Amino acid sequence: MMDTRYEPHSVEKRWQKTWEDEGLYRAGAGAAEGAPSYVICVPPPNVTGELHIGHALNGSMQDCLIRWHRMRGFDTLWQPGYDHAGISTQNVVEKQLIAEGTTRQEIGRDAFLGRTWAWLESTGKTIMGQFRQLGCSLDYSRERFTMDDGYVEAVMTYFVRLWEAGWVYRANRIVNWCPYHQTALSDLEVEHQEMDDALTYARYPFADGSGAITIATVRPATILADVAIAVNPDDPRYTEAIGKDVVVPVVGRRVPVIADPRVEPGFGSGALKITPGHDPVDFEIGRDHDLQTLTVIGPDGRMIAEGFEGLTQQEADQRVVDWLKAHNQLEKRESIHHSVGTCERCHSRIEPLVSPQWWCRMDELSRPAIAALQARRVRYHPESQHRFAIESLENAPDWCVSRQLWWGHQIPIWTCPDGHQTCVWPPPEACAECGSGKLQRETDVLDTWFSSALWPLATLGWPGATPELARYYPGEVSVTAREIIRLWENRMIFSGLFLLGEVPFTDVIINSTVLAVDGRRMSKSLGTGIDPLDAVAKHGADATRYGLLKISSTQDVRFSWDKIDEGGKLANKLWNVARLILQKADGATPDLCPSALEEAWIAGRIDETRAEVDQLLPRFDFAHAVDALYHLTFDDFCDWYAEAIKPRLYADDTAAIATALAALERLLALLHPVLPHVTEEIWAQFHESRLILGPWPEQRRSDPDAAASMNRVQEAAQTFRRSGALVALEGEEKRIFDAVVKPERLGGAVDGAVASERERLRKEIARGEGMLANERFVQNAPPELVEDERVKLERYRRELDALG
RNA sequence: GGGCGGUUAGCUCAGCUGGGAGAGCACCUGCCUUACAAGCAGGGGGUCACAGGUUCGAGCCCUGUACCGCCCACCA
Repeated sequence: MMDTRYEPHSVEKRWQKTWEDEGLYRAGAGAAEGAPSYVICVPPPNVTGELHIGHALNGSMQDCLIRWHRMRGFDTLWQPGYDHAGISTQNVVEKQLIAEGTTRQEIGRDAFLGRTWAWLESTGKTIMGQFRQLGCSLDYSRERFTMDDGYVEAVMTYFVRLWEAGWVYRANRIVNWCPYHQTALSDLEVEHQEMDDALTYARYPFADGSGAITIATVRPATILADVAIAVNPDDPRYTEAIGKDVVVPVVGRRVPVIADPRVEPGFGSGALKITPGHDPVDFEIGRDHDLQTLTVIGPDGRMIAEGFEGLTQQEADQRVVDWLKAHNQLEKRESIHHSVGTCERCHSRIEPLVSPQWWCRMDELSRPAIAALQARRVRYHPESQHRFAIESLENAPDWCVSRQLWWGHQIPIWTCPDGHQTCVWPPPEACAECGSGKLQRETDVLDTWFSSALWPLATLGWPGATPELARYYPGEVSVTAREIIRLWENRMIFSGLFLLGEVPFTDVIINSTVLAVDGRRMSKSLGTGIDPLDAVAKHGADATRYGLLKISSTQDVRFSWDKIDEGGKLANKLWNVARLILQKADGATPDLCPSALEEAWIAGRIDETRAEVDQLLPRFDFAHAVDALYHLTFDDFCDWYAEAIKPRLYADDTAAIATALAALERLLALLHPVLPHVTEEIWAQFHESRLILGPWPEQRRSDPDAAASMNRVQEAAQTFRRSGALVALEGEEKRIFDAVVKPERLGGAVDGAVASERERLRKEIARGEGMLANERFVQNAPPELVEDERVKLERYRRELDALG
């Protein structure tokens, strides 16, 4: 017996298990031989991560698309898996080591990697279980990890191909260095944070004793590595200074004053100290002016300058400022608000340091990707992100692919004692040039995103020519967050084009950033985060999915408990209307042969909504699709259709029952991609088959007469409910009106109400008359619009007459 | 400094290629009607940020202003 109130939790758990146990999540489940494929790769979450609201939104969107296609007979594959997440994972394990009083350096690389694997086995990889609790129909049997053996093969092969193309090179450049992780980072992994700092104005005396020049810096400690002073060539204040030498404070080095247009005359004193070793702009200026590069800060962020060894930069700043003060070379200090680069993982202040790294040239890789985007062989949604993606590729700097980490894919470059470098995979026996067998492998690992870029093809077995690769590549859709367009989406596109000559998918949906209820960013430290599994625990997975899809949008959205609650109500409503129908359905067979007016009408409404959903989902407009389904269920199916057939159901009218079952079937099918559990549960009450496999309702012929008649009944109902006045109806229309409105219960006309209804109609009539009296409107507006106004005017006049 | 987006009911938002201002929640009124009180019916509530312009007609198109977000950027 079905309970009065729908209780989602046990139902949802049961169906999640059943679907998976019966193999219905598997790629190709339910699809006929030769069916077209439909593939989405889940953005691989970090192995160390927990499901957050962004995953839940993005998973709900993907599952909605996958289920919709599976029901329509597509050979669907929703590929699950994890990213090894170099820095994050290494971070977690390093913290454990520190807590145990040791370090990764102490235990060594092999032991460290062993620890990391062991930890992942016991604690990592939790998110796929959490996706299951949302009812996400990923093919969990195909779970992949970016460090699996087969995946390593793909990563190594990709690197070797790039090397063979001649695009990989080694260069000693200034990079973003994280002193905590002690590795280089790409620009994209640096987060800029606004902060207040002290701006120190220091006087550098001219070597010839003719006065001094003042510079401004926020990092006095780097004065020790100064190699020049630069001024803008057009700055009249400094025309005479150009070419002279100044003496660097503290260290006493003589350095030149040079002219460079990159100096802003308006900032500080208009003179810039040049420190190529510790500032990216200075590095470029130094390179262009042939200046030497001095280094005074070590990889741990502490000073290595003579006499300053081991000091923190703050301590060194203070020492330098004290020196300036003592020598009367400190002009002033003022406060400055500016932005500072920080590591996106640990938020340490980024140290620009010169270090040798491996780079990948981007021009040749980007070009086909830009062409594909311009030709719209891949489309980003919304459109504004499409333009952004193209611009990002056009402006992409060379990719710093090396990281000084241990957890990751070790770069496949081998060096022999004579310094010959070989880049091959699998590992070589001997040096290709000199035959030496003593090869040393590069110790750096690859940027995590290097392996993520291969996700759509490595998960299908590339570089092997597997049947899966042939069948499922290229895929269709990628759903992801805005901030990884450049880190991930663009890189999958150019990598797919480079390796297989085809884009990995045709549409990239950028999902909203979900903000907290109050509009702030969700964050653990602010305590504004909402755990999606909390929502599941409180309202059920169906309700949570509905709520997330309902708030989804092309712009940032606020989380809303109300919308999740709305989803819960929808599930409950569906449950109850099913109870109404099913209590009379014992043994009956669904049969959609509408004979009565309300039956023809609801069949038409269901079909219209199906058409609407079929139009909205390809546009990835989940919010409107969900809205249409809500109104179909509440307003049309429950409030009108179910009420209209109720007397016939209780009279055991077999035709009414058979048709009601058929209508319910279609309603359940339409709702399934959004509310998979409750719909499958109800479906199972009168089917042996599984709704997850469809069918999706087919198109029917519409019945415009039924729609017009029902419209008339609904207008009569509104008039009666507002005013108590009865509009004359007969036959089917009268029967439905009586069944739904129950006029005998509500009594007769109410004086005041009739008057106000008359007033409303008079206003409408006046408006219509006014418009039609405007000759320019009648002349210029589209004829059908003018005609509509005439028809409406007549109707309002008729209704006013009916009120007497 | 550049780029993108936003400003519509008390709240959160929707409003298509211009053609009667909408939904959900909240609020008020009446209903425990044998599917559902997590329900049903009805109602109140808006200078569509501001100022101009185009048009028979503007929430929507154009110009400008204000405020709020987000992303990018080498102002030391």
